[in-house]
Amino acid sequence: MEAKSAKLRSEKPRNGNGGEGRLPYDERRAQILHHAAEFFSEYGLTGQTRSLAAACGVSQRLLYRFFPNKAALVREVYQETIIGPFRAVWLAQLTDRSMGVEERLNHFYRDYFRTILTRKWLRLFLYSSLAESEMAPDYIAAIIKDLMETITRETALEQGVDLPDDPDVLHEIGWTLHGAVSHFAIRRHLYKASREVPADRVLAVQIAAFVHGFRAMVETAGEGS
Amino acid sequence: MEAKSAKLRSEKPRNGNGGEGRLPYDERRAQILHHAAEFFSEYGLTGQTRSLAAACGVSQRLLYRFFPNKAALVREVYQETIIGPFRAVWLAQLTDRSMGVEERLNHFYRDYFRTILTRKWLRLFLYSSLAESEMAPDYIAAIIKDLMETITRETALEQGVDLPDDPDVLHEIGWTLHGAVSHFAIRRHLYKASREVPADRVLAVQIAAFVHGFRAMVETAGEGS
DNA sequence: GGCATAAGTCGTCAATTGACGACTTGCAGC
DNA sequence: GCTGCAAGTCGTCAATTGACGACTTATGCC
Repeated sequence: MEAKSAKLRSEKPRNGNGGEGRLPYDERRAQILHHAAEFFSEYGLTGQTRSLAAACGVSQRLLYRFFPNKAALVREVYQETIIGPFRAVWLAQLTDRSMGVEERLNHFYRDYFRTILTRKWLRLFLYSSLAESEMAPDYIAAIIKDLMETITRETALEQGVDLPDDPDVLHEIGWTLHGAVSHFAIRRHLYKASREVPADRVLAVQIAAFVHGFRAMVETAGEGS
Repeated sequence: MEAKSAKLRSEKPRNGNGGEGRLPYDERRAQILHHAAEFFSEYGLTGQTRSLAAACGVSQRLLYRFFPNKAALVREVYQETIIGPFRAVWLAQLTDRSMGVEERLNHFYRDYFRTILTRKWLRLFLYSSLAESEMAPDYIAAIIKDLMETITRETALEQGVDLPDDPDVLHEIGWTLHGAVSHFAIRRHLYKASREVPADRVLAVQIAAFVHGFRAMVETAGEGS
């Protein structure tokens, strides 16, 4: 029965998938990873391999040529999409004392907001945090801790404020700003709210509260000791 | 073959379920809703009805005596667990001018943090936000808007600061504090971080930044107009 | 004590879903 | 032009999962 095969062929002008022909191993693998990041970010880590394959314009079976199982695929997406961008977090500009702290913070958070706190990153991060997959939070946690410490110390230095000894309190002071910014991103990308005021302006306001409320924060933090 | 039935009976001292006998309709329904809130909060809205039934100590079939399908059950859990507590949000104390704004904010956010921003509430809220089920965000959004406006106006009044006309900017100013607090709750309950410093102290620090950075925030917000 | 009725369970169905063996097809090198 | 191998698909399997018809059992009431 070649007829059926021939007929099928005639319906697909060139090949079975979306629009590009066969790809070498590495390219196809990269393309799948790219689509998978988008896909799992939107539909969650429980998204089905068949839908993902369809989104890639590829048969479901093909996924298993590149990844031993779904969990491995998800793990790699996480590494590439969540951990990957974090490597690029740049602390140097935060200690560049030729600028004032407020200006430095504005530069940094505009960058951070646009690079890291994207819809894709946030949704994927939240999905995996909720699933407690605990894929690699330590690496990110360590970087953020550094970040909180740098921001707090630089601000204290500029303002001649004595910081408390407890490093945890110090981190929480930094988190006041970082949390406000992160939640702003969650509002925008998850709840689809807080979209009227331009992002840069919102960030500037949040940074102003941090910088100009800094001394009061440190004093308040010291009261309970 | 009564024998088999009799033998089975002897293995379960009293009845087929966990430990309580048969319950009247309303009680059983309430009990299922209670377990379901816990269950979906932990395992997500895709959690399986069989596991839920097991957690309730009840057969899976019984769930369908109370709810036409899983979606309806989830919807009711959401109403009860997410929307329900929000009705109780108390704005009166925020306008009680016999106290200073900073003290009022401390009272309010201690309450809010403990009542609303629980692990159960947050996880459920995030799961449903991610799923875009859009179950009833408008109601909550409206209350929060009120809240942001009240907080901002009360602070401005106390400090004799002129607020900008744009109501969206006004809300964003309030969100600086509310976002910092919300993200603190997410860190605690979701990421299991930020647990070293007592919650009340962290809240006090965040409120201090808001109150003492308020004038600078408003000035920064007004610059771009 | 027996019976009506609500409370509760059993077993099963169809659809979904991750996984994979067996097959087909395009293309590079001769 | 043909052949060998990598790229890609088909069809299927077993487990899972929402849903539900048919049945069983406890309990209050006479």
